[in-house]
Amino acid sequence: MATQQKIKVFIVDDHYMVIEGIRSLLQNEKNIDWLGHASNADSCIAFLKQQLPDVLLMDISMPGISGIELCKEVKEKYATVFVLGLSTFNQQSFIQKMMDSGASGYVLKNVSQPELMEAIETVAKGKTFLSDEAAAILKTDDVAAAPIITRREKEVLELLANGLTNNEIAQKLFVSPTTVDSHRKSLIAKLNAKNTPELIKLAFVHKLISN
Amino acid sequence: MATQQKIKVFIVDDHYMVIEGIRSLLQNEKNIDWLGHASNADSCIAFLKQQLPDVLLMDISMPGISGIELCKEVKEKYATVFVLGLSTFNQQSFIQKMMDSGASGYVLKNVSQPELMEAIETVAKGKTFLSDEAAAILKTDDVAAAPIITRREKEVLELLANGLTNNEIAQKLFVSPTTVDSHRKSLIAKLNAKNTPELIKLAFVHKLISN
DNA sequence: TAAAAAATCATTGAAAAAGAGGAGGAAATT
DNA sequence: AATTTCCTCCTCTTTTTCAATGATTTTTTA
Repeated sequence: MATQQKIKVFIVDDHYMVIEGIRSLLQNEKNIDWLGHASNADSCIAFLKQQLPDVLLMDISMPGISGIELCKEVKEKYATVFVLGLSTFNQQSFIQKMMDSGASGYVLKNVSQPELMEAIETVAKGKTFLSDEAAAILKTDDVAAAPIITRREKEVLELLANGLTNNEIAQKLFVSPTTVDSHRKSLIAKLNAKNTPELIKLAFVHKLISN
Repeated sequence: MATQQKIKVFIVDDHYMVIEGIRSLLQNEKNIDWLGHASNADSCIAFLKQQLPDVLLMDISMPGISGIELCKEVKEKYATVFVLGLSTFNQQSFIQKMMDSGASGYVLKNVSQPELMEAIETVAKGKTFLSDEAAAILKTDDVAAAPIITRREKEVLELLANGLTNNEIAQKLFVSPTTVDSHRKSLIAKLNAKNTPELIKLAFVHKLISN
């Protein structure tokens, strides 16, 4: 019966050629009911108010609302819609966030036709599908989980990244320079860095600071 | 006559769905002669030995040889082939490098069908085509242009980011610590940083280091 | 090939950070 | 209520960086 029932598929992606590409990959699949596409989060949400797909293919990097936020919103409102993340990036943090936001799967945009079909069918059953690359990345990189830093530490971290010295940060935060120093030291310890420059690098790697 | 002669198009991209998407966008164009595709630089080079397209659509971020290097190579060997860069990224550094490598144009992967056709036709005539976004980025961002650092400076920068001190870097590179120090100083000067931690931050901002 | 840029090395003194250790009070969590 | 975590502050020594110049040799580029 599951094989008789067509899988309703909708896609959100701001890249026309990706939409076209997927449509092309799926057009001859009798098992697929192509509902259409949206090119941004808003029109996706608008569409969902009218009709619910079984599987929602979603680009994680879109202008405006990111795929991660959209995924979260969709899963809150429509728990029956299974989200399959779609991305060029095979970065552990992205994949992790997407899965944490309730996605049922994640495939890279270089998937082959059979793999895409497998992903859609798996996800439609409520199971989880991760492309080989994505799964490998999730495994290898979860050792280097982002450390938890405190509010104060984050403040200090950002000021350090902006080139302020302990003393300057102390003045700015109205605390003793030694206090700032101990915050920096605990940051160095938490991120397992050798010194401040490496701390800044690791902070970027762990996305603790961005710009 | 130019309108009579079909434009021979070939594409290199490691994303199947992008290839499919572009094929789909171009399949009804009578003006286009679709030669086929390659999914990596090597097979692209192999193809060019047999047949030369007028326009070569090229993803800039491919595994192995990057689009930038491939573009350079193609233009050296086959100057008559016009390269149209294709990317998800609208970063000034990428666009700049692609154009510097001899590309005739650059479009983002969210191009519409008409814009893509315009790009291909423009490039086929030997002219330059930049998508609106790409052109805008090239203009706006050249103020905050990424500083040019030397090979040696990059080496030092990366080791600094990994928490090595001047002395440790000196040992690793078999030079004097003062040499390393002067490289670091010139990096600090070039990136306009106050100290090493800020240098690392700015290096990330300018994409001089990534991980 | 001439000029410019990069890579190399050096001195010196002041400033800053790393490393190690301890410690008390406030706030949040269990 | 008890415990853990956070924020705060301290001392002391060693190591590293910063700043300001100057200079030689190699490499690249015009």
